[in-house]
Amino acid sequence: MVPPHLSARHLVAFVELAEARSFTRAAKRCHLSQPAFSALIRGLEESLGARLFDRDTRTVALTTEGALFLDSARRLLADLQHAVEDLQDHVARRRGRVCIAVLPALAAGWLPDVLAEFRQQHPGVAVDVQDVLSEHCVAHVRSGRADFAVAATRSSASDLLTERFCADPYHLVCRIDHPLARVRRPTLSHLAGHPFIHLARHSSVRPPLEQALFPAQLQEVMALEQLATVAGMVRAGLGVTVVPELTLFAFQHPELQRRALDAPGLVREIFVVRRSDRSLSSAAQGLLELMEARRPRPSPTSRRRAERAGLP
Amino acid sequence: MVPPHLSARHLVAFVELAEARSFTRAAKRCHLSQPAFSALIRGLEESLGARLFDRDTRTVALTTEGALFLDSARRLLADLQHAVEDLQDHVARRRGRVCIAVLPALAAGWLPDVLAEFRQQHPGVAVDVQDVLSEHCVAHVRSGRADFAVAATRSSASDLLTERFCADPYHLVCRIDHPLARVRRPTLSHLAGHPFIHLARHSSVRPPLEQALFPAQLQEVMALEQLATVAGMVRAGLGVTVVPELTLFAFQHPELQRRALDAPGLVREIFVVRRSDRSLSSAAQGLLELMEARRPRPSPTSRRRAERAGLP
DNA sequence: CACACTTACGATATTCGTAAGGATT
DNA sequence: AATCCTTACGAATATCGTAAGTGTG
Repeated sequence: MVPPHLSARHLVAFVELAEARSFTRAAKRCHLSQPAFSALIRGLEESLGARLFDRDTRTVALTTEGALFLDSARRLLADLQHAVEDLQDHVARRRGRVCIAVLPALAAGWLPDVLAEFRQQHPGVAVDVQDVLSEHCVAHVRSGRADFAVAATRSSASDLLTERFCADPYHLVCRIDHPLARVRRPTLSHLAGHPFIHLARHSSVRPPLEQALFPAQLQEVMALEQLATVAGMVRAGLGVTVVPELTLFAFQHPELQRRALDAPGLVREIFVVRRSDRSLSSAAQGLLELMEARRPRPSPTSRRRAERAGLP
Repeated sequence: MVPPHLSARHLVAFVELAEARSFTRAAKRCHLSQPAFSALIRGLEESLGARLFDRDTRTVALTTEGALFLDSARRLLADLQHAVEDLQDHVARRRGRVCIAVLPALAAGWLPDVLAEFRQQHPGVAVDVQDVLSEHCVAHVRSGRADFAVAATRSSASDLLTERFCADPYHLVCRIDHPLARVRRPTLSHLAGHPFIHLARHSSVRPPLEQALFPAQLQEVMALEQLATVAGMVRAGLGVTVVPELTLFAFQHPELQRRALDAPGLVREIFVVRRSDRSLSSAAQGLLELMEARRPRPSPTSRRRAERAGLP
């Protein structure tokens, strides 16, 4: 149906010849010898089944049908160029869209600087962020609404690829005038008997805590959805709490004391989750690489304690 | 700028592979061996500078950028196909437009049957007819408003090509009860002394008459623009007239007598006029060929007299 | 005879199909 | 083991540039 042999070169040569009205000049503009150019045009005419030019030995002029095709050829070339440039813009990350799903704590505390850097590098790439709880992050990836997720859920499903991203060690938070505020190196056993403020059960903060705190007799005062609310309750003296380091941005308050917990087993792990059946777009790949380069590092104290625990 | 090597085949192969999601199946649909097809896709990816497919040994899937380009490729192929078909439709005379300029007499008497036949052969080709006087016919061709003209003017200008089309011998027309109606073989000298009705001076009927009638003492009654008016005047007995054979359709009336004039030098010649710097469109070429095949032939009487005059 | 397009022809590149290789289910 | 894509390689095909041919002003 469509002449398979027809190439962009044919169209370019045709337009050049129509404009130059001379095989010699058009051949030069196409960086071809004149006979090669002549053969090119002949090949085009044959594959189209139409004479496009009247060539006298002295003049070259479009036929009526050639003039008709000239418009088409110009339009086709412009469309082709547009399509190719659009594709290359996406590959080069000059344009595009990345959709990611990120835990609210990371989205608020760590992500903004990373995204600022990414947007500076690739101002044409739009970024959609779904700042939702871990399970929802994974659901977004699975349904295709997100290119990848940074979440605390490790999915064992075969349609998803899970890769460890970073560790998020826990910290104690209490009022600065609370008795625990003066403990230099608090452990889980220090928490016994103190009123404790939890995050909601479906938060990814809970599972590691649940496992580690089982032995300690906690006096649970309440469970809340939002970190800011927990911070407010602790500041009001209603209790203490234990939260992962990456949420500490919500507890930056002069009346609050934050200390790394000396509890080697108590770590929330953060994963990157993506679909196993499709590769990342160039822009998504770029964002993921930047995220990995800017991967959050645990505080020096937490790191030292983790190392010490790992040695023996 | 645009990858010159990119051909329609690449786009077809790309779309086929995107749909088949299998190199083997897509290769078959393109009538290629699977390795050749593989190389084709690789070449496309290289010339675009973008990976279009993720190929596992087990699955083939579009990359994000490939999915983007799929829309473009489909659109480009459809546009290309449309452009090529449009061109071929014009070449095959399934579509198009022919603009011709034809002397009013021929346009009314001879042309209709020719055009009816042409329209039956090529119902998709529109025909514009300018039925105007000879000089206007030529002007239309020169300005490009007509593809060619059938007129009585021979142009010597180098931008026009003039080719003899047919001869148009003159006939005497008078009332059936007029004395000349009984003359079997009227000549110019028979006209002397009879009131004569002329066509207007700018009509192409006049110049040959002017030359031939100089010796005869004509009693000119009036000069008119339209053949039908001349016919009316003759029928009313105001005079006789002499007109070319191709205008006789206007004198078909039971009260009018028509006789071929025995005046060998008195002939209006009809020409086909076209531009020398551009070729005819396929449709125009077709119409011209049909016209030449249906070229008007002088009546047997006129022909016999012309032959007899040509022998000695 | 000078200019411009076409044809001829040998050299170089591309593209093809067959056959072998490698990876995954 | 079967399937599917890639690599290897010799053969067929296309394309290129130089040089000669042809027709026109």
